[in-house]
Amino acid sequence: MAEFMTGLKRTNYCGDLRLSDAGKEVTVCGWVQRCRDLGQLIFIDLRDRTGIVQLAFNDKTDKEIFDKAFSCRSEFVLAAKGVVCERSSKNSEIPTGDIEILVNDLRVLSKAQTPPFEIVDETSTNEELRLKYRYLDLRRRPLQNNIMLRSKIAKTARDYFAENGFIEIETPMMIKSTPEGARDYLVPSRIHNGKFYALPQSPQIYKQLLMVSGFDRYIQLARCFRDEDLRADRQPEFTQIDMELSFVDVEDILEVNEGLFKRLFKEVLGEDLKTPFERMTYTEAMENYGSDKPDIRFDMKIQDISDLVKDCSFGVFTGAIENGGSVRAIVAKNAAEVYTRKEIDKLTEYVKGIGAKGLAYVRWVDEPNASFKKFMTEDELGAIYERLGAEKGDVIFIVADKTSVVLSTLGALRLTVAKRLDIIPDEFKFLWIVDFPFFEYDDESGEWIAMHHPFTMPKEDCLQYLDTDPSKVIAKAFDLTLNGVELSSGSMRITDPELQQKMFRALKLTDEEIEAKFGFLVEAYKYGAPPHGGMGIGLDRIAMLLCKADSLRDVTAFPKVQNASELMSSCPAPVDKESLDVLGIEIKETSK
RNA sequence: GGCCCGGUAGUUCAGUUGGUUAGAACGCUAGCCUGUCACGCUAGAGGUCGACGGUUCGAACCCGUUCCGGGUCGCCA
Repeated sequence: MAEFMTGLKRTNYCGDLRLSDAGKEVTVCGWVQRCRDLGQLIFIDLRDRTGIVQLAFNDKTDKEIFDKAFSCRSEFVLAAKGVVCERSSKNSEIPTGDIEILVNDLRVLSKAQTPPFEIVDETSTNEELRLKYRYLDLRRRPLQNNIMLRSKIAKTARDYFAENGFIEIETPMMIKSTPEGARDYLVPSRIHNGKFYALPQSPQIYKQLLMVSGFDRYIQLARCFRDEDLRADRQPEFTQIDMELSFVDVEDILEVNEGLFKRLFKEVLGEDLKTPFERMTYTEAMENYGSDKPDIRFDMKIQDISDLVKDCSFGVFTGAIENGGSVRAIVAKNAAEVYTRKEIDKLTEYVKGIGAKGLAYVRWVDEPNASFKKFMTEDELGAIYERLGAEKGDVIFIVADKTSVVLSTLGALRLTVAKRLDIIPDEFKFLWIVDFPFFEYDDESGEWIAMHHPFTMPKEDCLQYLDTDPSKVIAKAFDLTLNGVELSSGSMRITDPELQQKMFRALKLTDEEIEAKFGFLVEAYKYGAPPHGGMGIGLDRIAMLLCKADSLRDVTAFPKVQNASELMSSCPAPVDKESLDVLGIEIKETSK
């Protein structure tokens, strides 16, 4: 039978006790980390979320309490009252190592089965098992620290925005499905048979309406949902620090958010963050880094060598150029030893897997050895090395193809190579990506489609191109990236109903579609709307980066795995026929 | 949906060319031990080799299918 806390009340957390507490009578509560039974002497390490304190039981301990201590096992839950004493032999490894508690009252509040894995800081237990017993994994200090750090980020963000005049407003979780972009999670309605709510992918439309209502500055820590495939940095449900401001332009939004990150770094990490952040246009980012979220902690920029090879006899290069593509390269400094022929072959396989047709290279050990040297003159080769600034010890990687493929391939290769060479410094590099194009060309349909949601404001001086040359239209849209991770996305919104109509037409939406999807929003903007814009910042991703974690799972209390299920509760799960009948839903078996 | 990686005691792993009773460490159980702190010493228990099928005299090992987990591409306005 478990015992009760009757007559005891916790006075201190385990990890807080120090030598200055010596002589005090305290009561601590927690889980048994480890027992050390030396015969006539027993030590128990008691753990709570603040740390560990040693309980001591010796010949002066009451026999009954000593026997109780003897029966304790790992993960039992105890309450212990006793006197804080200076240790005869101290442990410099832990903050409470100078003291121990000589116990005079002990309650076993709960016994515990042997856990399926040991609750220790450093574990090699595979994640699948830990996720199945997530409540045990969450006892481990690294995860507890991550979750507490995340809480501090959320609290700091709330404080910061409140102090800057923002109003926290909750928007609905059950909303109308607008099947644009990501897939919605649908919620069937019992009252309206055959109709569905959707869970929000973001509070986008509602926060814009709040601006129309005059709330002026809005903030919400908003739960968002997307029914898409997962990644290490992508969960189907996530939290956004969502904000919107009125009577502002792009600069004001960037500034207020730089202030947020400055504050976060100060309060959460105790670091001074330099603002303003660097900025780069979308075009620069793509040209130099092959990515709209470049990691600028290291250089290795992509360089165009099309003009140097356009007349060579290597068909792969000239063919790409003739088809309107290009030939571009990155130089991996001092990589010739790491990238042996065999390693380069592996990279070739890798780039084929992401869309490139192949990988040309120059491996410069003693002499530059180009995979394509028989197609080129010495002069042509020399010009390439000079342009790229390549030297002995370097490896050059070259891709020739459609320019979009060249850039995305070299962008991915740049990251892979840098990680392999271990040349990425351990620091935080924020970067604003600005001047996104409004449209992107879709190869499949052969049409220009919106790169952002259809309420994004184009730059004033590009409005003339809306009907004539979509490729020239720049959006008032911006992303914030940190170390190659997209942290947030934002834009100014269209408030002019006429312009909005024009945008919808440019996107080839019919009047019926507009009315069905966004009718209420279009209507709202007819009643007087302030200029406004805002952004949503991925709270989970910030937490991941500040914790230096590799996956969102490490900063989410109860995460989903790659197939979007949750291993602990086995969700999603089937429901019984009655529940479906009430909703008028019948399950159609899909073939696998 | 494509590609790559993984699955052997509770846990982390080893397991030779397919060959007798599948091993180690940690954990667990019991005993001894008065200053440990990853305590130490002694003994013990513990296995559907992810699942199914095939090849073989014989399969943890070879082949096929499948399930589960991870990474990634597609996807994520």
